[in-house]
Amino acid sequence: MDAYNPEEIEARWQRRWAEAPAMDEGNAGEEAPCFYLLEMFPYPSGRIHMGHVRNYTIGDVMARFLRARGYRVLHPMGWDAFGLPAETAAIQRGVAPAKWTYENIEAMRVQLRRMGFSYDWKRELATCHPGYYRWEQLFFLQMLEKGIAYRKKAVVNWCEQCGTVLANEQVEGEQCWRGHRPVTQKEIDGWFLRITAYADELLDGLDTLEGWPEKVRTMQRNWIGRSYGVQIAFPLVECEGSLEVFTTRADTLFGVTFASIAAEHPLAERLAEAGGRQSEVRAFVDRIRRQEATERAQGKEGVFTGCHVVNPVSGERVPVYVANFVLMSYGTGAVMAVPAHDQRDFDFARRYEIPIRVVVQSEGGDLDGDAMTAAYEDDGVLVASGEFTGKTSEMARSEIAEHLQAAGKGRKTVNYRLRDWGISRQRYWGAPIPVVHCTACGVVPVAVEQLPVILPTDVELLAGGASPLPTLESWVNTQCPRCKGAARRETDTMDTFVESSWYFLRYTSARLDTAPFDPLELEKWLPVDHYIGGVEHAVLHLLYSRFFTRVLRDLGWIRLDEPFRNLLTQGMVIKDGAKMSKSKGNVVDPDDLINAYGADTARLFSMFAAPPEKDLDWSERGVDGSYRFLTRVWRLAMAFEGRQLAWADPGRSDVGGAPDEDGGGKLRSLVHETIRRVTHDIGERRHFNTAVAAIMELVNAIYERRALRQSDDAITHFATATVLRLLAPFAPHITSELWERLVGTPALDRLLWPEVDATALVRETLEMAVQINGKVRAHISVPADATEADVLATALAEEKVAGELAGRSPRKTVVVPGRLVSIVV
RNA sequence: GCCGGAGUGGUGAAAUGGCAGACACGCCGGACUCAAAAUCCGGUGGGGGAAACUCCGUGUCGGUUCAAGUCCGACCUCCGGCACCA
Repeated sequence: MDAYNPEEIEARWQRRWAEAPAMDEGNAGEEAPCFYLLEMFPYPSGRIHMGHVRNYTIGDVMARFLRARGYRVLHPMGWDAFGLPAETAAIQRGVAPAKWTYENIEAMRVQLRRMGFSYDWKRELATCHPGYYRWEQLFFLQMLEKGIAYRKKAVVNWCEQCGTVLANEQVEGEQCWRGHRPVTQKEIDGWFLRITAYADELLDGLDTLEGWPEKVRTMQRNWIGRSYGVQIAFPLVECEGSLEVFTTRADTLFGVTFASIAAEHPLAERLAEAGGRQSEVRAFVDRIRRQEATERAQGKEGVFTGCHVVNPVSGERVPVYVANFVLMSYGTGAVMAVPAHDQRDFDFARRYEIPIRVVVQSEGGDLDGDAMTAAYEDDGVLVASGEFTGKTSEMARSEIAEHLQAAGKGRKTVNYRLRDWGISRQRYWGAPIPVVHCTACGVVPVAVEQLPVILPTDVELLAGGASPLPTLESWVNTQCPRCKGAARRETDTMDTFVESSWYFLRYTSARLDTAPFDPLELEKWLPVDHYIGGVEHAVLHLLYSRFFTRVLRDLGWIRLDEPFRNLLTQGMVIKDGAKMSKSKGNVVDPDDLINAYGADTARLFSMFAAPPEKDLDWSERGVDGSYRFLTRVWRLAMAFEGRQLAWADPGRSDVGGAPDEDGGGKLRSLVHETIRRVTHDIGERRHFNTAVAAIMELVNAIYERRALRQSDDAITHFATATVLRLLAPFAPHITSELWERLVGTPALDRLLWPEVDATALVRETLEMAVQINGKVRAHISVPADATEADVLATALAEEKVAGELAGRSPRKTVVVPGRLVSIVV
C-alpha cells in the first residue's frame, strides 16, 4: 500500500484543476440556481496568513459543497491592491509600488492555489489596475454632479505615520486603525462623500439584514447613532441673534441654568467681545484648541463669555460658557445645560458654582439640587416647569417640542453621530481623484471621455514619505477641461475603502471594458448570497459597501439596496492567548504548515478546531490530530486497493448491503445519518466542526466493523465511498486521489452530493430513558411504532421502575416519543 | 458608563427545553515489536463502592417547568465595540 503523501497528490490535483477548471460555475446547467459566495479579498502583502487560511477555507468548503448540491456558484478572488504598504516598501527597498504589488499578487496567488481553493480565476481583479479604477472615477464624477461627492475644508483626523487624513471610521480610540499610531486633528481641504444623506436608509436597512450577526448590526446602529430631539433657539441678550442648541431632553428645558458652546463655535469670539471678556475667552479657546482629544477629555472646564441667553419657555436669563467638552462636530456645537439631569453639566456646574435646579422628580423621590451628588438622568415627573408641571418626561418631551415649534422657537430634528466620509488621501498609491484645479475656473471635473486618469507608475518615491504626485510636473500639469487654460491635477488619491466598496459588483463582469457592469450578470448573481470575513470591518468596509450600493442604485447602475444577504464573521486565529501578529512573535506561516502536513490538513484543522464565528486556538497537537485522521482515512480506503469500490450513484441511494446479523443494517443507517448531519451542518448551521466530527464517527464505525473482520462487503464499500464524498469539501486532494484510485469515474468533484435515504434512518426499536421525579432510573427498549400508552406501560412494568414506585401510582406522566418517559410520584 | 458576546472535563469543544461532556487532543492500560516509533483495541468529569450501582456536577444566587447548559430575574468574571454624541 502506498503511504499517504500529501505533497505529491496535492501538487498533482492542483495541476489538474488548473488545467481543466471543472468548477467555475459548478457542474450544473444553465437552469440551475445561482449562488454568489464571496470572501473578503486580501491586501496583497506578499504572504497569506492563518486568518486568510481560515477565511478562505470556510468559503471553499461552502463553494465545493454548494456545487455538489447542484448550484452554479460564483466564487471569485481578487486583490485590494492600493494602499500604503506598497509605498513604504518602495522607500525601504527601492521597488516601485506597482511592481511590488504585482509581484506580491503573483506570490499570493501561488499560495492560494497551494491551498486547493477553487476560485474562478477568470474573474480575478486588482483594484490598482486602470481597468478597474477607471469606473470608480466615473462613479466619482457622477457623485460630484449629484452632490454626493463634495469638497470642503474641515477638521479631520491626521495620521503622522501614514502621512494622510483618515475617515472617522478608520480611527480606533484616537489611533490609526492600521498601525495604531496616534491621530491628531488638522484642518484641511478634502473630498467627502455624503454618507449622512443615507443615514436613515442605512440604519433602517439593518432591520432587513436577517442573515447578519446581531453584533454587526448593533455596531452599525451605534455608529450611525440616530437621535431624535429638538433644535431650540435661545435669543442672545448682549447681541443680536440667537444660540441654536440641540437636545434630546426637551422635558428638562425649565432646568437650564447655563449654556455651553464648543471652543470652535463661530459665536465664541463675538460673544466674548460683546461680553467684554475677549482676553479670557481667547486664552481659553487657544489653549483648548491646541490640545489633543485625549488631553481634552481629562476634565471639564470652561470660561464665561460675559454673555447671556434667554430661556425660550421661562424667559429666564442664563450665562453662556465656552466649555472644553462640547463637540463642534455634533449637533450645533452648543448645548443647553441642565446640571440636575445631565452628569456632564452637573460636574461643570459644581466646579463653577452654577445653580442646579431639579425639574424632573423620580418616582416617590425628593431630589434636591443642592444636596445631589450626581445628576438624575432618568425619566420622571416634571416639577417647577410652568404649565408642564406634573407631566411625565415622555409626555413633556413631545408637548414642549410642539409648543416650541408652534411658537417658532424650535423644531424637531434628528441628529446622527455618523459623519460624512472623507475620502481624500495625501498618498501616491491610490486611485486618482478625477478633477483639476484651474486658476480661472476653480475645481473642474475631468471630462468623462478623458477617463481614466491614470496613476503614473514611473515615479521616484520621496524619502520623507510624502506623495511624489504634487511635484511630478509632467503629470500634474494639464489643461482645464472647461477653459482650456493651464490647470493642475488633483494630487490627492482616493481612500482604498472606495475600491473595496464595489469590487463584489465588478466580479460579475470583471473583463467587460465598455461598462462597469453587465446588467444581466448583475441580475443573475446579486446580491452576494453569502459573504465571509473578519468582524473588524463591521463599521468600515461593510458600512461603506452598503452606502456605495445605494449610491450606485441611485445613479442607475444597479437595482439593489443591500449588497450582502448573509454575513459570516469569523473569529480570529489565536496562539498563546493572543492574536497572531508579528509584534507578538506568535505567527504561524501557512507555507510551513503546508510543507509539513499538506493543504488538506491545514484546511481540516482550521474547520475542525472551532465553529467559524469563534476564535480559533492554534494548536500544534490539533494539527497533528487532523493529519492523523487523514492518514486514517487513507489507510481505510486503501485497504480496498485493487477492488472496485461499490458505491451508490445519485440515482441509486440504497445499497443492498449486508444482512442485519453482521451489523450491516446498522452501518447503513449510520451512513445515512451521517449524510443527514453533515448536510445540515454545512448547509444550514454552518458548523463545520461538528460536520467533521460526524465524518470521524463514521470512520470510527467502519474501523470497528473492520476489526470484526466484516470489512469487505458492499455496505462497507458504500460507507467508505460516502466518507470520501462527505469529506471532499474539507479535504479535496486526498479524497479526489482516493476516489480516482478506488472508484474511477465520474471524478469526485463532478459528482452530486449524496442523498439521504429516509428509509435507512427508520429504526425498529428505540432506546428510551425513564425518569422518576426528574432522575433517570432505567432504560427501556420499545418498538418504534409503539403508542405512547404502550411506551408508558412498558416503562411502568420495568423492574427497576416498578421497584422505585413500590406500588405508588404516578401523579403525572410525560412521554416524549423517542426520547424519554417522565414519571412524577 | 452604554451596547453586544461568552463562562461546560486536564485542553479545543458537543448538546431543536428531554439521558451533559459527541468528536478530537492529552493521559492511562492492552495488542503488535527483540525494542522503540507508528498503528490497532480499550479506559478516561469528580466523590463513594470489589461490583451492580449511587451521589454530586455546565460562573454565582434565585425563579419557571414533569424536565434547565439551554428560558426568566439579579449578580460576578472575561472578551469585543462605542465612549463627554447633549
